[in-house]
Formats: sequence, C-alpha cells, structure tokens
Amino acid sequence: MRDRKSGYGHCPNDEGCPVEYTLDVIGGKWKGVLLYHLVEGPKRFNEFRRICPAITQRMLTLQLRELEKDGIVHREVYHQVPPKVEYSLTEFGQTLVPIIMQMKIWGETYKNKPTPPTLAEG
Amino acid sequence: MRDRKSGYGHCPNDEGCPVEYTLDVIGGKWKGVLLYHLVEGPKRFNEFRRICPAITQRMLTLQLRELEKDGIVHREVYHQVPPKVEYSLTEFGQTLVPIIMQMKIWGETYKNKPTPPTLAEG
DNA sequence: TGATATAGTATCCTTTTTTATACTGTTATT
DNA sequence: AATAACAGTATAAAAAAGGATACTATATCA
Repeated sequence: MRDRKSGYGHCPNDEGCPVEYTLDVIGGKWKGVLLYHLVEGPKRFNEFRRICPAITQRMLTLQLRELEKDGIVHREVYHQVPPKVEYSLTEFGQTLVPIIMQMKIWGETYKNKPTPPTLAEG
Repeated sequence: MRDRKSGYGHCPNDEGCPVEYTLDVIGGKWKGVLLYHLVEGPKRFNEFRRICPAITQRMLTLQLRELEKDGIVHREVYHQVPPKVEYSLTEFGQTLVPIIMQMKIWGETYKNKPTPPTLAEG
C-alpha cells in the first residue's frame, strides 16, 4: 500500500497476482473515494475536506501524496494568496476509471439493501 | 471494513458514497485476492495457504470470516477426518466478479510497466 | 509408536495506520 | 486588531492490523 515496490510480490507461489498489484495502488482506506470524486473533475484540498469531512487533514495529505507518487494524481500549485492547489487525475490515473465505475455501480446497487441481500427471491 | 454497519456513513456530506460502501466490503488487505482465486472455483483452507503463503493462518481465517459474515463467501464444512472445509462465492458474492475482473485486467496491464508508465509516448 | 494431514484457536507481541491537536505563513475582511 | 481562508506540517497518542508461536482433535500412514 505504502510502498508498492517492496510490499508487492510477497506471495511467491502467486507471483504477480494482478489483483494484489491493483490493490496495492488503490487499496488505501480513502483512495477509492478520492479517485471517485476526481472522476468528476479537479478538486482542491479543502474541497475534499468539505465533500468528506470524516477524513483528517493528515490522512488526506498522505493519501493524495501516495496517489501522486504512484502517478495517479497530478498536483498543481497556484502561487496565490491564499494558496490554491488543485488535484486531478493524470492520464495514467484515468486508466483506473473502469474499476472505480464498477465499484460505484456495485455500491449503488447494494448499499441500501439488507446484508446479505436476498438475490433471486422470486 | 470490519463492521460495515457502524463504520460506514461517517461521511455526512458525502452520504452513502457508493465507492466507500464497496470498499468497506472488499477493501480488506487480502479480500480482493481471495475473491480473485474464488472466481476460479471453490477453495479449501490449506489450498489458499499454498496459493498465497504470505498470508498467515490467522489473517486467512479473519478475512474469510468477514467475507462470510457479509454474505460474500459460503463456508461448507464436511465432517470428515481429516476435516474438509470448502469456501465458495455465494450468489451475492458473484455480483462482485465484474469489479474483481476489472482489477485483474488493470493489474495485468500495468504490473510489469515502470511506475508511472508513460502513456501515449509516441 | 510416531509422524502427517486437516482446519483451525489462543495468546502475546510488534508494526502500521489513523486520529487528535496544535501550529505555520500570508492576505483580505470585519 | 482580530478573524477567516487556504494548504498544509509536526508531534504525540490511540486504535487497528498483522505476525509468531504454540496448541487442539482425530484418523490414517509408515
């Protein structure tokens, strides 16, 4: 999660499990949610804070920094006062959109259903 | 992650963010990987251990129990000696397959590329 | 008789993650 | 003069996750 290069591949018999790799990149507690909101368009730091007040400043910084380090998110600093910093998906980050959208669809479908929902109940 | 009913919805302005909901269900460290292997078919406890030796018995138990609790995985006990316990995707669990497959595709595409990969480099 | 296989628990301990709180600097507003 | 907005950082502490090791039961195999 925090260091893909070393954290990944600890599963010799399952070497290079693609799902494990993907989760190393987007598996952080807030990453999926941040990416989901970035799909709509660029967001500023405090904009994220308003959208999702449960995340602390520190966690927001850390998660955004990791996404930036992994080339998923671009950080654009505008030298103004008060400062303005805008986060957006990189071209590489855009490749994750299908995953995010599947997660969105699944969540929308099941979040208000009992757990586990009764499928094929007819 | 560990208790969706209470852990979820701590984000009042973003109430019911579907991606957050999905990650509460499949965001555990090993859950995606376990589900990925379950897509192929049922697996026994020690079978998982052989496929993925990095996961400890304890973590394997905990993650499987959470998936079971969430209605994603079915646990079938065969009263034999030595015991046999088989894990499989429930019908509900099958609804997660599209997400897992997107994660698989993404991982396969980018796991052996430099980070961040240079897209559109021509 | 002792080892092997299965599917775990129980206990303790360490590491990682997450939270809480206070603080930074600059400008405009009140 | 004090406050607010912005985008953070620093420090300490709490909570959660993960790991290591030992242990359970029973039947079969050598």
